[in-house]
Amino acid sequence: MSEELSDLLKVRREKLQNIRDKGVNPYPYKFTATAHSNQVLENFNQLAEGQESAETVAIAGRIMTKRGHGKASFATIQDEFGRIQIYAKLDVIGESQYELWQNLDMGDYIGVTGHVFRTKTNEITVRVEKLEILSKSLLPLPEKWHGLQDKEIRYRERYLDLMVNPEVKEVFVKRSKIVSFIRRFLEEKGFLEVETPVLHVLQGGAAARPFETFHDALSMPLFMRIAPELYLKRLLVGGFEKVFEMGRVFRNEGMSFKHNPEYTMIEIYQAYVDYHDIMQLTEDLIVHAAKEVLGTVELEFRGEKINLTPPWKKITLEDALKENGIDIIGKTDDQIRTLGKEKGIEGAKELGIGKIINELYDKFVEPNLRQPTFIIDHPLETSPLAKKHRSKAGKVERFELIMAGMELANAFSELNDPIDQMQRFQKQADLKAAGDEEAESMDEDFLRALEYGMPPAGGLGIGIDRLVMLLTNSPSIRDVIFFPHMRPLAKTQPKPEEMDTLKKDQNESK
RNA sequence: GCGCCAUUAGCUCAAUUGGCAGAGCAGCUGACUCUUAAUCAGUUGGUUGAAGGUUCAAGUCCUUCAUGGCGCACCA
Repeated sequence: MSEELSDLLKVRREKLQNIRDKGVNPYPYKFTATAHSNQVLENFNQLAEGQESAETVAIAGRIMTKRGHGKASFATIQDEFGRIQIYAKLDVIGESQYELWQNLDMGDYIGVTGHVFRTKTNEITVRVEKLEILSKSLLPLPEKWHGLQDKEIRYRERYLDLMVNPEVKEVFVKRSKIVSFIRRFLEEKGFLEVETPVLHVLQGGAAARPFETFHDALSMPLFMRIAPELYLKRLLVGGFEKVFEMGRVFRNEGMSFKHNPEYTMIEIYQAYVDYHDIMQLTEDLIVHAAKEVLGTVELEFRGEKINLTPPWKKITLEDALKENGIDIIGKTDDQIRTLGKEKGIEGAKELGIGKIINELYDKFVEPNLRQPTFIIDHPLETSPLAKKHRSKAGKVERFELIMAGMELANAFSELNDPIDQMQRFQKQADLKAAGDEEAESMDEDFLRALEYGMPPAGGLGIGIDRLVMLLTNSPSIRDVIFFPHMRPLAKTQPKPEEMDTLKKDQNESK
């Protein structure tokens, strides 16, 4: 394979040498452009055919197509904002520069300076009067018409995907705008963006299996965070009233179109409000984000129409179950256990009653929720950080936001009764002892913080990647993450020597 | 983790019942000073994902493995 490839590679390397032989540096240090492709197209749109701009422009970009005509040539160059045609003519640039031109390939970066004109076929074009190579490309680009289709290469070599598939860039530009909008929206409401540890000593803030790592100097295991929740609540204890953190969390679980091992979550905490207020905030934030970035609240996702027009449906988890043919209202624990078994919930005998209800919900309700819906008032047992419901026994004040069958957000009236919290942790500890890998750790320092007193508060977590999926009609989470996790290819794995060196370091520190 | 499908030239794809592994783009050579999937003429390029097996003969059938996609399971 490398034998054959070397044919294509050899030619490019020969051209590189040709350029050097002419005394030209194929990798120079800078180029000062006066405009981007889109600006040139706009600014000179009024030029008539054959007419030429009074001033010259300087633009830089990557050569994407090249059409030679002997002593003249057309090419298209691409910059961050689009493509523009350029025209190089022997008469104009002279023999030496035209020789350089002939050593250029698709993929090379160049800078060109010249007047702008409109061709006979009506295209705004930059006449090359001065040509500079800015970077020689040594690898061939994918096919110019079909582009790059292979999903594996698109994910592994995202840089290539971005080069040749313009719609990919659009998705990530939108992602950036959504993230930026969320920050602005919250800051305007007086929220403060904060940062808390990513390396955790304890597992907490959510039900998930963590990644484990090791601190050599302290000689202790650490966990990559599964949620920032417990640190953000400590900030409420410290006196901040409105905080948020947007950042990466890590969960050691399966991968799918809606799961990546590391993903971006925003958590928002506000003192003196309850989960009803947070529901309103969630709705406002997402509706405004859609309007800002898409200009509409009517989405299409995976071929399905999703309408974000408020107000969104609110329904208790029990009522939602009932709507889907599973009536647990007024039933005893034993009756629910039997129902779970009938409905094919595995281990319905041993599982806690809350867990069974959750599984029934996951299986029979969530997939059917297509339009934005707040599912509220979950069982206490599976919500160890949420405050008990003010009027419903055995429930907490919690909501999950579901769209297109996907959980997008999770929130509660935050539990601030330290004694209740301690008892909930104790129950989690029992579950952990019984083998539940997702159960939370007893966090003594967090309990001490609560004992000093945390104001009543509402808290919210939103999965940013999933929100971006919905707002950009991206069918997979991998389409909204630049470099989604992939199994490494053999040649990209760490070398054995490297691993040996790392292990040696670890042993010496012990 | 389980099931189904895919893997052929740098890229996009063909190859009939198991019977000589092909095309377009890209590349190279030549022609061409307003083309735009430029055009025209010629031309290079293959361990068919890897390893075994069946067969006179394997891209094609069988086994194992690798990577990916899509479902399911688990989760957010």
